[in-house]
Amino acid sequence: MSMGEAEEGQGGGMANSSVDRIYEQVRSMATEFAFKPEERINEGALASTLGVSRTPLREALNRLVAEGFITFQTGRGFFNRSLQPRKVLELYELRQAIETEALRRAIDRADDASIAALRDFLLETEPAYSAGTSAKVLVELDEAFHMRLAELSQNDELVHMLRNVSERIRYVRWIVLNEKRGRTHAEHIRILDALAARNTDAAVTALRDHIEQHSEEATAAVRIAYSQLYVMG
Amino acid sequence: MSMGEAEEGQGGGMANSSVDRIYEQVRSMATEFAFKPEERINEGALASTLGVSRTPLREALNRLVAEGFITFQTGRGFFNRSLQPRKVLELYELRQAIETEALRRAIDRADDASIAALRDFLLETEPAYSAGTSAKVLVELDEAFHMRLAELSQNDELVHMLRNVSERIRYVRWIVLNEKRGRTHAEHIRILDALAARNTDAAVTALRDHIEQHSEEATAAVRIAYSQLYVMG
DNA sequence: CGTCGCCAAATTGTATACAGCATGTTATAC
DNA sequence: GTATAACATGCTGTATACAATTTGGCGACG
Repeated sequence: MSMGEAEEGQGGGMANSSVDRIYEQVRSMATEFAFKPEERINEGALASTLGVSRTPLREALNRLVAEGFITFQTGRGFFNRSLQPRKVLELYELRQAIETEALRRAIDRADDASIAALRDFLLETEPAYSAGTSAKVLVELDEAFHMRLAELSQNDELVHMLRNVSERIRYVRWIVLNEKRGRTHAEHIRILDALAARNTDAAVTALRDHIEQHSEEATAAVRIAYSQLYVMG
Repeated sequence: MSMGEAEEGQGGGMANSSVDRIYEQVRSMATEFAFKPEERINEGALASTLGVSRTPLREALNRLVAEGFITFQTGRGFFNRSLQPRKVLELYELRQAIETEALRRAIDRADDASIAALRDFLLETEPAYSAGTSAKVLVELDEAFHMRLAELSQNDELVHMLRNVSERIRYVRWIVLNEKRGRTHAEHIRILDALAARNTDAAVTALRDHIEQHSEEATAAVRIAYSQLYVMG
């Protein structure tokens, strides 16, 4: 059946079981809405596409249900999550909760060197924000900044949760961020300055406003998302 | 409006399939540390104990991994999560993030009647806090208050996440809350008063302090937890 | 003593089989 | 032409089988 592929090597977070591989692949598909919103996922078809049986596929799908990427109805199967303005706004609020808390902790715990390193990252990547960079790369940079900021909290639970939320709103962010290029970077700088000055109120307010502004565009973005998915897709 | 009644989704208490039943059972076991911290979970043994085959059991276990109740290592199987002071503190911080955000939203969105209803709930259950109630019931009441408070945010993601975090720290809360009987109730009242007055700063500060105080006891509680699990258990 | 290697038993990883619902279709009655 | 009932089909839910891997023990050897 499966011929042994000799690639393993414990170290760096590689996972070589079927379930892990499948899990990553399907999560990507769900993130990019390769399945349309609320579309039913046919286990048999997907399994053979991915070259595995239904057993490991269903295990991966169950993980994704628990993480909010897809939904499940007994007897009917798995469906891609919906894409509704209300749900997106809820996720933006959750993101606000996590990021502002992480920032508070970062102000207490991050050392100056780590903060400086993040500033360097921001300065190095600034050109990409103004030039004609693709939306995909833009979101990657934006996410990287927010993840690294959250990591300064030294709280793995907050980081893990933020990663989850970020992926679930990534599709919308591709649209929102496209408009806001210049501003985004300036706001990131402002947040980091307040953090470096250990000014809790200024930092939290700046971050809160930053996310809030983007979330206000989310509703409009959802509409664009639908047209991309159904017209152009 | 009878909504959400005929659905089978994860929200309600109804669970039709094997996986759902098993999932609930194993989640309870993991919550109460029926498996010791970091203990390996033997699929075959657990499956026959629960009267099902390994297939639906593994699906349930995969959900629990994604929710943080247990962990997984390829080739070695599933393990109960660890119980370390550091991890518990991280969860308390996550809880703070979620609850304070929910409270902010509640101040904007909850109507007076809903707030009054929650106050009634608090007043009705006050006797239980002073009398010689069991720790288990005490935590139930405490969790119920915090969940209902979060629901006033009208944000299902926040509510869902809080439910997850609450279950993961429930075991420690059984210990922490046992000491703090009287104070807990008084602090709940204070939070609710500030909410009713739509005073964001006072409400958020009161809630933040409330959780912070409990989290400070978490470290000591973990030590007690271990002695309960290994000596008395 | 310690540790290295090898074999046996236990355990996990995945495929497959099949029973039981769910869904869609056709036939029939009004 | 609409509605309903019976049927056919496809899909999901779970058990089981077996391959692949890990684990634990035991004896040989340094």
